[in-house]
Amino acid sequence: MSTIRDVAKRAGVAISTVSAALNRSAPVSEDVLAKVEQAVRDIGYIPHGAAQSLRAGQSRLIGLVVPNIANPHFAAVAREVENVCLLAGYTTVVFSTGQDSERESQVLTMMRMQRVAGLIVIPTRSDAEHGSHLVGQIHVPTVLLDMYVEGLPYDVIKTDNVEAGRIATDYLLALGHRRIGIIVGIPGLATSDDRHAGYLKAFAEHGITPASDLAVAGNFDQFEAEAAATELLSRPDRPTAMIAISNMMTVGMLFALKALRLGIPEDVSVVGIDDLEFAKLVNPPPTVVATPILAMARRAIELLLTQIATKPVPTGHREIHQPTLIIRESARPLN
Amino acid sequence: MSTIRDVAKRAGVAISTVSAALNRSAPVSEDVLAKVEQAVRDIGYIPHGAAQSLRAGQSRLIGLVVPNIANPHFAAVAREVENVCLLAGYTTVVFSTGQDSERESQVLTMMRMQRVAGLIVIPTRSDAEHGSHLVGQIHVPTVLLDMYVEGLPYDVIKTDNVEAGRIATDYLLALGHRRIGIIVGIPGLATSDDRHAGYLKAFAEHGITPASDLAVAGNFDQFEAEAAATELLSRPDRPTAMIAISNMMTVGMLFALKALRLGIPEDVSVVGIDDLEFAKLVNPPPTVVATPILAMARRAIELLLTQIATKPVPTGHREIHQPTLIIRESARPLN
DNA sequence: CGGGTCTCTCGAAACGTTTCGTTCGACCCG
DNA sequence: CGGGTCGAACGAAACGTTTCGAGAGACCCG
Repeated sequence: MSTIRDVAKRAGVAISTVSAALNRSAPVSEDVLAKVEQAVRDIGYIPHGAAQSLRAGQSRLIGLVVPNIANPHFAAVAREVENVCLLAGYTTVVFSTGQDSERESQVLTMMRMQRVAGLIVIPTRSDAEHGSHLVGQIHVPTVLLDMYVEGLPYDVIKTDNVEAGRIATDYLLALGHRRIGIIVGIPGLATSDDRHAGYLKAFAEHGITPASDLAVAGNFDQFEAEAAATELLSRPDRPTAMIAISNMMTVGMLFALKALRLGIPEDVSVVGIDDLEFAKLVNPPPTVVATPILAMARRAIELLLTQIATKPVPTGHREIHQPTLIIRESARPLN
Repeated sequence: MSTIRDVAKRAGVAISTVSAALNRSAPVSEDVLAKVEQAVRDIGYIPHGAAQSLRAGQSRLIGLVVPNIANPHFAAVAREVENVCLLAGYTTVVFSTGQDSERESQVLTMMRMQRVAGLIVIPTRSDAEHGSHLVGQIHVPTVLLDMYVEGLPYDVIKTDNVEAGRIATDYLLALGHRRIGIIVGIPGLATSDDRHAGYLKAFAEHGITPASDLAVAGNFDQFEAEAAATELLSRPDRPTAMIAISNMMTVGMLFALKALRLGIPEDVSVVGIDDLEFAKLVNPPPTVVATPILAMARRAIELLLTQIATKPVPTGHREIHQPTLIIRESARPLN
């Protein structure tokens, strides 16, 4: 592999001149520029990223930390981030935490080792303790996506999760449902708690208090959600409607209903939170509360890049996007 | 950020001793080791990846180049690769080519700049010209996934694509179908051509030659496939059965049928190639020829890591995995 | 014609590692 | 007691950049 020294030799100029020419970081005469560019082409020179990073003190790497890259929701984020990064000359490095805060630590260590220029993180937990733990680990420009962690100085891009839960629940309440089961994610996690809070808020607005045993935990996992839904739907006083607060848990819930041979929406009305990619192929197409994930991802990476460019104090900028109800065919009025 | 020099100072030893202790690359006495480890913990030292890369001549980065990370098929690959990489102390960098060979070049340049230790690539094209172009760009251990490119020295892990096409087609032929439409991907691309060849082979085995206008191109894209399928299904002599040779094109085809209000399988029988993630939720659940993508991804990364470890001559090792027919409910006997 | 300014080019230092040859001391054995 | 061996620690060089101060001409103006 050729180095800048080879380019310099071939162009007949000094190394520093080549650097100046390539980076336009100092004035260089026309013909020297031409000679350098020719030499670069001749020997196929490609700068050594690691050397640049070493010298610069930071790399042109952007780290993306998501719960699970195989989840279409997060894969979409990755695609968006990657796209913008490429345009800006950054390279994306991706890691999944598997919702495991120990693995999250491990992953962040890798990111630190790479001296990433910035980080987009969807955290695994949202309590203050975990927050301070994160702050101890992250010293680069960072944007938190989807999830608010208490007392962190980073920018946050998120959905109004309370509203998402409220909208879903209100829709079912308006249809006359009262026994509405909800599959929450991981108690203590803001995304889960907020959406659950929205559920309770909608009930409160209708002057009702739902039975607390209508909420079961699905751990943001398809199969755990399926098990939880199965249990809930097997009770003698089965709910007339169900909400699942994440895409994978919605899938699990749908499988549970299918296995129990319960008709949607004849036997049970159903609303999911987060849209499903191929929702319209599902039978029946599920009504969901969708979050503008692509727009959020784009904002996150934009914000991150400007933050990197301007080296500001952490702003703690918070941006909250509104969810929207997409009515399809999985819910109907009670009787 | 602290350096190895700080660790050395705090532990009261030489820099080289710290390095030896941390990497176990030379004998170090018990108490020095303890002192070093304590110092590392005290100041929270994390090695500078770029410096290591510079010194070592290669990074601990593995590059993954896929058509589109947002496609669940490739996202699954990414998850698998990332997982194994983390265990082995490598970091994954991901890029999508968008099936665009110019963007592929751009992406490979980024990878080269990062001096990745190895590369897993799903190429955008498979002709020899493109092959030599690739070879000019790639000088690191590489495993080609899913796609064979003519005359390349890299290891290849792929599916028996001819067989995949043949199985799908044979299944429909056995059900009595004769007018079988096929949505191919990008003509000239091996994955597409091979699967199409399997289609023709199945017909040949039955002693039939299908009309050539039964094959339409969907460019591996959901929406183009939908358009192509719509056109094909709107003809007066509409096919009685359809095959789509990739997951996204299968989705597009299903949407086309839905929009045309054609019943599956009453009006048209359907088989896809590549399994759909939530296939069982789709109505009706589609019969598909599945490829063992996870196993292939795991083999690819394993192969790559051993190749990196042993610095061998390129073996040109080729590994072909067999597809399997998963019969669900989207096809039925003709009449 | 001399001094000052401006433009372009150059050389050297520094970024944080690992490696390799050297040194130092302890220990063993003749 | 002295020479040899061995283990452990050390120092310096090198990896490929960028940056910064300095030098060298060219040019202008008084």
